[in-house]
Amino acid sequence: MLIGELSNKSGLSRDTIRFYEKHGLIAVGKKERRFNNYKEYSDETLKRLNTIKLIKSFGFTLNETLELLDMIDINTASCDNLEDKIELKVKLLDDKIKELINVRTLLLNGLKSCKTGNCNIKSTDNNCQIITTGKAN
Amino acid sequence: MLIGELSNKSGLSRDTIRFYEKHGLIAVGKKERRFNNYKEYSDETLKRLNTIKLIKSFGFTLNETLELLDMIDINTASCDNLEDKIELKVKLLDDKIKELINVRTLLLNGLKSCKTGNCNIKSTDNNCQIITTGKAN
DNA sequence: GTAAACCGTGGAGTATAGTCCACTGTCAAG
DNA sequence: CTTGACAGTGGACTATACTCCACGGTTTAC
Repeated sequence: MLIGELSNKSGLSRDTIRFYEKHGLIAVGKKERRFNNYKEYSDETLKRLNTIKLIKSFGFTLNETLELLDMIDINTASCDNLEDKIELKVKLLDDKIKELINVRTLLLNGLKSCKTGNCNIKSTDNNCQIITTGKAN
Repeated sequence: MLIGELSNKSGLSRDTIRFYEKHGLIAVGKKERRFNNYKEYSDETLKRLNTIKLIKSFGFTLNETLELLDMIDINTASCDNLEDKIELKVKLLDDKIKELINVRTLLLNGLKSCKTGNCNIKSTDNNCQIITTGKAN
């Protein structure tokens, strides 16, 4: 199939597909060209694009996705070999989640101080003291 | 003080300070130059850098930080005016946190399927079927 | 008097993941 | 035979937040 069809079937834009090609996530050999130089994509490529979408949905970056694809290609993407990568990813997610929850708490505490009058009470201007001084009064 | 001292006191690199200057987060008037064209930074600027660090630590982007600084400058960064911005930020954080937890669950479920043998049982190769087909067998 | 350490400016590069554009070639319909 | 919808390539641009570099001038120490 040509890139337009592949784009429709995969749900990825032509530009994205070409971007993935440029970065080695998918490949089109020189033999898979029509006489007019149009690229002929196989069902395998469509499958590969779906795999890429799946891996990306797990929060892996394109580089990590490329690594995983390489493992699949050389038939070493076994559960055992994936385990470490997955666990590392989960750890990173845990850290990120903790950090976001922390920031969320800080924001809400600041807002609460504002509302309960701990902010601005002794201020000569209108600005929230928490923002301008870093401290609730 | 010169930029080196400001850098030491603020904990921000010279490049970062200059970057902030370039983007209007801090300003040095033409009068605050020494005869040799070196910039003379005030304690106000140091305070401002600390404010920037504080706002950034709340998860605001530099653009948002710039907005908040502008509000402080025109004396309208009151608690009431900040409330909407803070609540919006908290909502965005909530969404992000939910998404990350969801991805985390997906990853761990995938791994679990692998380990309990739902993956690869009927496979003719070594690759994890969850990754290659998007489904646990 | 010269070398190190500092200051200034402008611009390029980093990572991420595309998106868009210009320019050109090809194919099918009317 | 020309118009529109495709196809190809290379390169620029987006956002974010710096970081680094080149090149030049200044100040300080020995």
